[in-house]
Amino acid sequence: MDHNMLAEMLFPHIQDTPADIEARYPARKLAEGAKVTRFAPSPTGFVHFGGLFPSTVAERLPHQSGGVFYLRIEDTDAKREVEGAAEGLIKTLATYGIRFDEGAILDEEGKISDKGDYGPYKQSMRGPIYQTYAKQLVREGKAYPCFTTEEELDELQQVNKKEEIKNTDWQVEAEKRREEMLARRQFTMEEVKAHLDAGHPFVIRILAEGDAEKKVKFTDLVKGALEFPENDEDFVLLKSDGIPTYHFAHAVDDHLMGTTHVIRGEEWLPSLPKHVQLFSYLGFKLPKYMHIAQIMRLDENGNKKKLSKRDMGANMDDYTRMGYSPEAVCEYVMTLLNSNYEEWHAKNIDKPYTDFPFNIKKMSVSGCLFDFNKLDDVSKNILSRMTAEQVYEKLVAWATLFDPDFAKVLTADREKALTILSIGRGGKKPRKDLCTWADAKPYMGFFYDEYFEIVDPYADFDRETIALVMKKFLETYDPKDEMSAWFDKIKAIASELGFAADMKAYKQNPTAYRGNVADVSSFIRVAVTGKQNAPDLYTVMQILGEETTRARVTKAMMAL
RNA sequence: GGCCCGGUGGUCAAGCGGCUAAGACACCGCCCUUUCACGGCGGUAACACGGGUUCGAUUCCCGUCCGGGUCACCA
Repeated sequence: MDHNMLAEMLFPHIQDTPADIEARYPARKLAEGAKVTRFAPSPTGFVHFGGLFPSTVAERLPHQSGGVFYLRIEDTDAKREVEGAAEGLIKTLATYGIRFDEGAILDEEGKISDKGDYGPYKQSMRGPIYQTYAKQLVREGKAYPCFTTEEELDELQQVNKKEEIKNTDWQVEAEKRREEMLARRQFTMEEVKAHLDAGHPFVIRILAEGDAEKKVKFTDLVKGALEFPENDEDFVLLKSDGIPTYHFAHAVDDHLMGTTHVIRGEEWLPSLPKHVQLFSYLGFKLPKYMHIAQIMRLDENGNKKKLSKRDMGANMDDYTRMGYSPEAVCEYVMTLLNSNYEEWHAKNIDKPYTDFPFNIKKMSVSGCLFDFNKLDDVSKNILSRMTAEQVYEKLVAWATLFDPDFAKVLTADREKALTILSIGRGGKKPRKDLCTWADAKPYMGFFYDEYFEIVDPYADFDRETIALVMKKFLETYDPKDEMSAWFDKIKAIASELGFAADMKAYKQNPTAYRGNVADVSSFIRVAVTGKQNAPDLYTVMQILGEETTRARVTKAMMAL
């Protein structure tokens, strides 16, 4: 077999040699220790939580080491490509602080264009490059054409049809298929020529010389020492449309683009032997690998499952819609990524998470469950530490998109909104009322007549007493009172009507009273805020002003 | 089924041969308190199982079990 001639027959249009290409992709000039990573999505949908996870790592590492973080679009499967998906991915990533130095990024007009010297960064644009290397492998007898059609393959592969897995004798089937495929390595020039002349499509397969009985040793930066059987599968390098499979594109691109660390989900672990073999065939230096544990969710049987699209909480845009601020999501991701993040954060409370020295060694080896409780806690803390202005701006931005009416109310009187949002804010122990922006309206809506309504019932007392409390309140209420004077008046009303003004006294002998001052307060609170629970009533009244306060109490009293 | 990865409380997790097995979230209780929120204090709750190795295993080795992933001209 003349491999040179075979290569020419298969790739007559490729005249470059690998050396020509190498010359166009010189090694990057970076400082010692600088890491080069990439995020390489296929444009088939939105970013989901499982994708944000590794991409956060991929962003941190180079940006912490003076390296380069680039975006490569793996659009090698035209069938699955979704219009506009790539643009969407980039935008979503950007809101979560994932920004690229290089690659297929958005220009001013919001269109994808290349930035950097190692492009093109869309794999569909790199056909000739892959073909050059494929041709070289054919020339060296390390790859060969395969004319077996997809239909024929389907028949051989019945084993892999998911539903039949349990009923099929895998061992036998797999062996049969393997022999069948191995037989197709044998061909003559004449046969190839006949196929080519007839215009039959072909794929290029690697000629795998691995021995599954032997093991390849390997060290993953997060998983540690690993051992796999050598690859003995003639996997496809180039599809019949001349576009590479993931495996081949990974080897060629990460080599040419100078990736130092390949960061990807652990579902790639099983194909590692293929990649090791490929890099070796191609004479490329193997990059360092980091296989990141997957985020899991609980299925209906209580078992963990890989979090995938469609799952609740998968689509990052859902978090935006739910009103989670990106900072909260990022911080939550950090707590999952590095177990010592929280400890660091406690000591560096005002520093952004980007100041945290991310450490590969601290990464978890096993997959974790997505925990909304934890996210909520992180989120509350972040929101509670923001200034009223920050909260206002972000809240308005969110409401403008998802609750325009509320946005109008908020912007109609900025000062009022700021005053409300300032309640219990600042200082060492701020209130934590807000977890998402969507919590704002239920929390503060009652301050606005547009949203005010009595939603909680009055305590279980006779209506006359409640009305009497309100009447007396109206008689004594003076907005100029200091807080203590104001509350003394409430206490006085309580005593007058047989309620305990002093909680300690009440607790010692509850039967001696009709109730206590807390009950009395709650009558007024419900009248003024519509709710049993609200921030400090005195403060609320100060914000509402005398007129509104009196109007609400009067109305409530009349309604009883 | 083969191959691979993993297995400390409900969740995230410290631990890296000797500890009463941290901490955070959640949950429960108490305190503070006119409600809520905040805060303080306390509590329930874990090394999957069985063999080794060792003076001593959560930690090292093997097996079992359980969970996950993967076995395409998808990535």
